[in-house]
Amino acid sequence: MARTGNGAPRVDSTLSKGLAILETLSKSRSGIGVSELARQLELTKSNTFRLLQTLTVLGYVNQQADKTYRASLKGWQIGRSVVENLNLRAIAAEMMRYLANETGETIYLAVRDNLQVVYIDKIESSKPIRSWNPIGGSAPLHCVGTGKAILATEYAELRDAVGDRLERYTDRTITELGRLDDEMAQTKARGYAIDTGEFRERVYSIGSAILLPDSSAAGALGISIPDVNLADDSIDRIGGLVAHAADTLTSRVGLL
Amino acid sequence: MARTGNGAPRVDSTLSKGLAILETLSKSRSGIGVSELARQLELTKSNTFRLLQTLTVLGYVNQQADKTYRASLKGWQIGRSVVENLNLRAIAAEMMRYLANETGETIYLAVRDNLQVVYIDKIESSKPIRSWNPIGGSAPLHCVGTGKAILATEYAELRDAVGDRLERYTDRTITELGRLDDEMAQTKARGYAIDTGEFRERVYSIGSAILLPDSSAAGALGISIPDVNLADDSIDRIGGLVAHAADTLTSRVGLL
DNA sequence: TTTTGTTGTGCCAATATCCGGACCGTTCAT
DNA sequence: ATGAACGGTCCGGATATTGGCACAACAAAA
Repeated sequence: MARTGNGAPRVDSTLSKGLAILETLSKSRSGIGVSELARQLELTKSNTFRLLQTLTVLGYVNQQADKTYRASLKGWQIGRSVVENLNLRAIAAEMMRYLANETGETIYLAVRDNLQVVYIDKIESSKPIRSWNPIGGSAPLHCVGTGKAILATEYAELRDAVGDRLERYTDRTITELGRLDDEMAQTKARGYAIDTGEFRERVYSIGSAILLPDSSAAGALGISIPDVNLADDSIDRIGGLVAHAADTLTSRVGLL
Repeated sequence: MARTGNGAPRVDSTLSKGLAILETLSKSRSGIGVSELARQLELTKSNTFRLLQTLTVLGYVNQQADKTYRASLKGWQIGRSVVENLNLRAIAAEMMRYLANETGETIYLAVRDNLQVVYIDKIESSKPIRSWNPIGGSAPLHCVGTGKAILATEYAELRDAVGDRLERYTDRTITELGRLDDEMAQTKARGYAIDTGEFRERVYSIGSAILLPDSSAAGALGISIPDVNLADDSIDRIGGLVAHAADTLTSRVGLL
């Protein structure tokens, strides 16, 4: 059938600018003043000022004593209710604990957001070398364990979208669609995905998807391991553990 | 209609509506369709549709297979960085100074990191005996004042995790889960936590949690006192001071 | 089948809305 | 003093945003 996409999607500039401001403010530790903000976002001062006014009235932004602006906790509350409505975290907590005890490595819980994974929970490694990847951080689907696991389960829908943009991060990153096809097939068969340092140099990761009843991916469990901690046969063993944990969660999600 | 004259703050309606949509979506567990959304917010269907389009392009909203819309995790990521950049140190500085003046003892500001507290700021005691515990240092949750205060407010989530590993540091350390349960209940009721030398021999500490609007702990204020400095009734008095200071900070964080 | 509701989505003229540049009052260095 | 940078204000005019309308797809009733 003919796609409906004839014209470029229309974007409200006001809304777009307003959100850009909010985003910028949220990333700044101290407040930012009107002029500074206008410069950073390449907007006029008046425009910026009016948008800030609006955001202030709506409670998303507060003005401090020194006249600079800061993001308020309202944005945070909104974000919080987003994840609350996917209570994956609560469901996965026990299994993550289990994996952490069993392996001592860093455990991640990730969900897909467009063509990325976003980490919504983690348990730090107990071993001296830790891989730093904060909650709220994100990574490309085609590189990391959790991402590849999710990608594999939804490859039919995502292949085309992801195929254009196989960005390289290390010399092991898969950047050819053909190779990705193979890899996804193997991943599906194996039940878990392996990343051999394809996003961060010398950091391996393994992931397995948590499925919803319609077999789409709700998210993925993952484990991240510095290559120095890896014995030869570790991957099989750990992969099995991760896959088992994810399967358990899948069935648990099923009875919601 | 609304007056737009004398110094009344000007509010961009587009931005306002867009954020309202985002807010509404974030609160819904399943997705919401265009018409439904338009009805709830008393907007035109076309207007709603266009705003949804922009939100989608900007990545704040995703459209699902059944055509309904859901808030994406982008909003959550923003909120996340708000709290991360929430400069507790700056906010707490004044109160810490106050406690230091009032008591002359060492004052700590701590946040939770997994099953530990990490000290992110302190004011040294003015008295000759000082307890050395550097900024950046850490202590187990179940032993020290700040840790126990935080643990008490998030006990439901943390009990199991901490229960396995009640490591002993002194002969007063709580190592039985049952006793910890009681202690946490008391702590909650009292409003502040007491450590009677459970981490370092002969070093008492008192802590009280600073809360975010959802009642999770952003961190804790604490005070550390060598037992030789302690009069009989000191704990009550100091506990009250610390709890009051922490409460003040809680409300101050609330209006961010 | 036809009818009668829903949906989500595209289009367009009209105008309310938002934009930008000039402008003001302060606060700093110089 | 002087000038530059700041936050904040104002206002006329361009245009981006709006709301009504149309339409396809679908579902349920007739």
